[in-house]
Order: sequence, then C-alpha cells, then structure tokens
Amino acid sequence: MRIGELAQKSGFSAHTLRYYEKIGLLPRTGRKSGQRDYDADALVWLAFISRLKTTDMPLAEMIAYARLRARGAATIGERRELLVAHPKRVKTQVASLQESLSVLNKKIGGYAAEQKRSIKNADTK
Amino acid sequence: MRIGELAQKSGFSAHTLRYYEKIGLLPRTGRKSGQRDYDADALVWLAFISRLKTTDMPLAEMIAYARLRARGAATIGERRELLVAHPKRVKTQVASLQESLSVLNKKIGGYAAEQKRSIKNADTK
DNA sequence: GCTTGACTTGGAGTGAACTCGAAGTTCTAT
DNA sequence: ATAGAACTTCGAGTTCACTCCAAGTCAAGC
Repeated sequence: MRIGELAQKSGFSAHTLRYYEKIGLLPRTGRKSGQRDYDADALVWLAFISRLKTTDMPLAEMIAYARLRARGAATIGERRELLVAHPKRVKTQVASLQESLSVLNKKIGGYAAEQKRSIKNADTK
Repeated sequence: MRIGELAQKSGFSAHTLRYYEKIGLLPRTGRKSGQRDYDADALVWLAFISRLKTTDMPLAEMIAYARLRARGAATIGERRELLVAHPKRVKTQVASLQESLSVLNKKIGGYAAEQKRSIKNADTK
C-alpha cells in the first residue's frame, strides 16, 4: 500500500510517517517507481508505536527500540529490558495523576461553599 | 521574599517564575527598590499551579484561570466551571494509560516465550 | 567602600514533535 | 492523452514550555 492508505489506516498523517522514517522510527520501506510501498507489518508496528505514544514514551526511546527490532531476534532480551522499565514509570504517573485528581475534586467542592459566602456577603452589603 | 527564595520554596526556577509573570500566569508583584517582593500567597498559588501541571493542564488554560482569579470573587462561578472540565479529561487519560499499561504488560510477558523459541532455534541450528 | 552574589530587563536559543510549502513526478480514471 | 489527485524530496516554520545570555543594578558581609 502507498503512504496515503497507511496514513489513513494508522491514524498518523503522511507527513508524520515520512518524518518517522527520517528519524529512524519507521524502517525505510521499498519504493515502487519512486513511491513508498508498505505491507501489513508497517501497520502492526505503527499500532505499537501509537500505544507507546499514549503512555508518553519519548520518540528517542522508541527509536532505540526500533533499532533493536531492526537487528532481529538476537536483540529480544535487550528489547524486553527497554520495555520493562517503561510500565514502572507509567504506573508512577498514574498514581500521581490520581492523587492530583482527588486534590482538585476537593478544591472544586470547596467552590460551592466559597460561592455561598460570597453571595451572602453581597446580600449584607 | 525575593525571587530566589520563592524559587527555592516553590520548586520553580527563578527563570521560570519571571517567565510565568511575563505570560500572565503569576500576578505582577510589587518591587522593592527594583526587585520583586513576594508574599506567602504567591507560594499558595504556585503550589496550585504545580498541581495543575502534574495533570498536564496547558499553561494557556491556567492563564485563563489566573485572569479570572485576578478579577476577584465575582468570577468564582466561572473559575469553578473552568476547573470542573479538567478532572474529566484527566480521568479519561488515566483510563487510557491503564489500558495501555495492561497491553504493554501482556506484550512484555510475550517476550519470555519468544526468547525461549529463539534459544531453541539457536540450539538446533 | 569593595567584593561577591542575587537581582533586573529584553531578547535569543533549545528540544520535542510535528506541520507545512514548493516544485517537480507518478498514478488513476476517463 | 490528459486532468487531477497522490506522491517525491528538502528545508523551513510552528507550538509549547522553558532556559539561557548580556549588560547592567542592588544587597549583604567584611
């Protein structure tokens, strides 16, 4: 398939896909009379990238992973190590988000009381 | 207190504090012989900003909130509305992080099997 | 009163991740 | 055969959130 179709199926823009190839995140695929020709594997890889992106993994780290992947099965151990570190960070992030969430909700609850006081003050002035 | 002390207490760098003032996130405080002079309120406000930052609220939105705050008690309703929308987004984000987390953990589990296969292949070659 | 460190302003530079534009080539449908 | 959409490369521009620099002013300790 050509870049337009891959863009549509993967959810990344064609611009972004070319950019990913340039920075080494997407393997350089073969050309058919000058135009990029992708197979289904590209889509699988992009789905994985997309997943890592939702967890805020920086592109640089994904590129490191991509390089290992390109070197084949011998790098599976290294890849696993790279990947294992990530969920730990994500877990920490989730925890801090949840803590902030509860603080914010408390703050929002406080607004009801504050607004009431403010209305009362307006009444008595 | 001067900017250095506020920086140290708030955890933001003095550079960043000046930047926040410039973009309207931090109210322009009075100067004592040319140097910024802060009170404890500044610290409270920065702690709140810090909280919003951990939940990835963009600076632009915090600035909108800061502007309302600067206009006083009359804007409490508006401020509350602005704030209420945020935890909803954060909740969605937490959910998608958690989903991705479980997908990644599955993928990492998969590596054990893949590595075993790869070792076996090496043996028989 | 002098040194040293903290402060002031304005503006430029950084890094991440895109995003777009120009000018030319190729593909698809009629 | 030709119109028009989709593609090519390369480089420049954008946004966000800082971060740093230069050149000068101010404060605190000896």
